[in-house]
Amino acid sequence: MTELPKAYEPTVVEEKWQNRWMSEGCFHADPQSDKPAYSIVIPPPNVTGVLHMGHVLNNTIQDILARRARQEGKEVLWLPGTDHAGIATQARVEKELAKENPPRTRYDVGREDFVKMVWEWKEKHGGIIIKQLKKLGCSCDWDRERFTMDDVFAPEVARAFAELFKEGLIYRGRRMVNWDPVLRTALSDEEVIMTPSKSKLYTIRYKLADGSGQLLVSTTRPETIMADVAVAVNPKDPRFGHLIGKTVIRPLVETEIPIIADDHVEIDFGTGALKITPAHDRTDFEVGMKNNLEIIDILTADGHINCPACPELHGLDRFVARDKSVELIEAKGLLEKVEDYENNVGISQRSDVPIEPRLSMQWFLKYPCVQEAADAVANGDIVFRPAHWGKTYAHWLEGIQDWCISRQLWWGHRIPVWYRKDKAAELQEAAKLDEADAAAGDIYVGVEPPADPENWVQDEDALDTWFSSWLWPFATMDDECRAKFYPTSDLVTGPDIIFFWVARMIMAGYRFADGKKPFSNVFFTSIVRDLQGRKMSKSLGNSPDPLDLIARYGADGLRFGLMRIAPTGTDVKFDEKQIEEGKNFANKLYNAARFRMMQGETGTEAPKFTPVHIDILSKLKELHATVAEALSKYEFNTYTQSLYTFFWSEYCSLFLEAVKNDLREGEPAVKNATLYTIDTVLRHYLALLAPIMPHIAEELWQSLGFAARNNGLPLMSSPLPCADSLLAGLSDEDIFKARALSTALYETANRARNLKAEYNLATNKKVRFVVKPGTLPLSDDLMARLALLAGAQSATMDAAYEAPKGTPTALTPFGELFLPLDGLVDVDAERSRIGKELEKITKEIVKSNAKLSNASFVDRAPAAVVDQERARLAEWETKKAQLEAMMASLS
RNA sequence: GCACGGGUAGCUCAGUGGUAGAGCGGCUGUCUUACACACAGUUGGUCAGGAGUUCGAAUCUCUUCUCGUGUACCA
Repeated sequence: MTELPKAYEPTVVEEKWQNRWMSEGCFHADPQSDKPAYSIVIPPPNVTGVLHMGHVLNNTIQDILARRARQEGKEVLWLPGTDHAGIATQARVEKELAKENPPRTRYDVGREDFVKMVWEWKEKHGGIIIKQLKKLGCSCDWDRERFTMDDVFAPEVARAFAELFKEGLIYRGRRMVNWDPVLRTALSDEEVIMTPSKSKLYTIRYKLADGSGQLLVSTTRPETIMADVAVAVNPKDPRFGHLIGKTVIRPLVETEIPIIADDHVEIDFGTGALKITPAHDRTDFEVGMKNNLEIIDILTADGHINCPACPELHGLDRFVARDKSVELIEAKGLLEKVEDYENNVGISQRSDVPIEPRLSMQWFLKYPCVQEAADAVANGDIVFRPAHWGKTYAHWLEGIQDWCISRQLWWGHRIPVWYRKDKAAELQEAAKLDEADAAAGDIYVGVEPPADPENWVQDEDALDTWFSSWLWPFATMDDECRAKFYPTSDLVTGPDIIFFWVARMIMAGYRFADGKKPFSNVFFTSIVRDLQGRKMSKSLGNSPDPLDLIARYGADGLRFGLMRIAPTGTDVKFDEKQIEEGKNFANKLYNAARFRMMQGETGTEAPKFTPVHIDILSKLKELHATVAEALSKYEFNTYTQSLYTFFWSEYCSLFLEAVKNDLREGEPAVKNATLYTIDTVLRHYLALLAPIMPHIAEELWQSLGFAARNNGLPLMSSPLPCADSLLAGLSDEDIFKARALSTALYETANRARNLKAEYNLATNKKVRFVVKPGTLPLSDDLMARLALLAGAQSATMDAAYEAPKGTPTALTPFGELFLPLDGLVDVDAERSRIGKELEKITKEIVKSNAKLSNASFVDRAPAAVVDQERARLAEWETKKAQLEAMMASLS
């Protein structure tokens, strides 16, 4: 007998197999293979990132898909890598600089040296997450790991830029953008989060220049009054028609500004008059352009007031200046009122501060292939799961705006545009630059720097990180790889990046990869929340550390526990209890295998199968089908749940408990059948389990000797055992009969246990049962198993049994079941028990009768349903008669 | 405002027209020779409220409430 510890210890086992798989190249994808291809590209985590629960969910799903595809005989590429994450990574290194003594900024270091420092940081600390993904057991082809700024990827980014520029889709212009005053860079619309905020609405008196009165103007931003160039009213507003064309005095840095008419002003809102500040508001900018108004910019890049004409405010932070400006206005007696007000403020996703609408010179992209991208999802060429994300996607594409792709950062892909040195200053200020300027030879756009670099100056800006990520599915592959594995099969990602990444990848795919879609299916995962339903975040401290969870529960336990509760289509509330269950399940598996190992080899006699053997093998066959269907429909919780129920309930609690005696004292032929069945179930089951719990499946596969029987092939590299071979020699009728008998056995055993419990007999109390058989063909085999399952000394058939008065009994599928207690029954307690049961049954009978006497039910419901109801009623009535007889026998 | 997704047992979730389910938790027993990370039993639900369709509704329709997400915005 093998001596093994009683509890499963995942840590050592998991690391062992991760190393073995990698050293044996099990994850390697061969582009030369004849097998059909299956491919996934990982959503590249930030190179600064550490593993969080979202990654665990996401990558476990990908791993399940990849491992299952390998078992199905496909050549699998799961391509890993990391994203350079411009802002996050640059900020990370800037933080290090700030910690120095004396503290430094990137400007102190200079661009070239700073970028060098970031690379050094990346080499040293970056990519921790890759190691963490390995600990989770991810079967990525690690030899193909890519980085969005590596030598293979970076040129593709520049090439994409150059092509789109040439096509006229990329241009440079001075436009209103979302400006982050902390990071001092432009951001895309997607990086701005509109957040309801409590603020104040100030109503201010703008005096008419001719002294004939005043105009009340409401604003939330009094600190920008110095930049007002007009006040606008709606031309249809009867209150103000006569004022249009007059002028008012701007309350700060006093000067006359015109009252203009513009449809944009809502008559009903506030006072009906709107101050126009083109430099600091998007819609005001448009109004300004329409009316040819001046643009007065009074904010610096880092959000301070730049207005020497107003010395009280000049140099102040924008929020300090807000309060101060109100004081100034109040001092002038121009403040009408202040009200609490809730409005939406755009907050920078990156730095968490309110963004500033700011006029600046940036690069923009008109998205390519928008129509193809929209059609692909609409017509099912690319399938979204859950499908409702298609609506969100379509809606975004409909209202799509040009993408601001330039960032005032140093870490990232520098914009591959060079200006002719002698005209550089002039070109930098040009209102618009596009392919015409390149044709004229004034600017150069290309993957390689110009041949005579001394005559050129490169653009200072870097590209938005997503401008590289959108190329990920194909730019990560070389030609050979692409020929085999592109388009990829599945993409697994969170719905939070549907616009940032998914939509843009689809467009890039059609534009750059021979018009081919980048993937066929997109599976949007749930978002992992805490038990209060809050998103997990560092600042809330509600995000458990997956590595800690792995240390305590094992990677398999974590994977299984999380997948079991991850619903499709909604968010998942994370509960550590679930992970504990995953670990417990691993322990259950381990012990079930250990049990097998204690039994020794199968003998040579021809196995003799009994109903319970056939039953479990048939359920195993069903499990094959359930798993296949669940995975093909991406229903991972169904997959996980069916694995759990089969093993714990069907196999361990029912089957194993029913056959234990075969192993101890059964006749050799039955013992062989049992050992054969156990081995078959375990072998198939471990293969079905392997995609989600790869480590323990592999470990048990080895220790149970399945690998040895298969030329030492690890489970990882073995094809899925064929379900058709199960029960090959048996007819459907044989199987049906065996299952019916087994079901009856298990149900009878339950009743028997209930009886024992009702009479307060301990589970292990060795009682005897007598069965007065009904219609089922019972056998000694079944009776022996019943005794074992019910924890009884014996269970015997006796058609002529005369139960002593008051003998506990129950109606079972086997017939009448008696538990002779030799006069130990408390008659009163028994009577009350039976009374309660009778009450319950009578209610059911009344309900059932009512239903069956309803003519419309009998006429219109399907016959099968009506028959079912009749059978049910008959059963209740038999039981009732029996209970009444028992009751009578008690008195 | 508009759109989408939820609301089922104390908790986390299954369940898309035919007797309301699982796991955990609670409560009772049991260290029964694979597993106390276990076993056996048991307790928990007007399926958010209302109306409708139907012989029959957790399930389909409408509506209200409520939570969440996305999106558009007027200072």
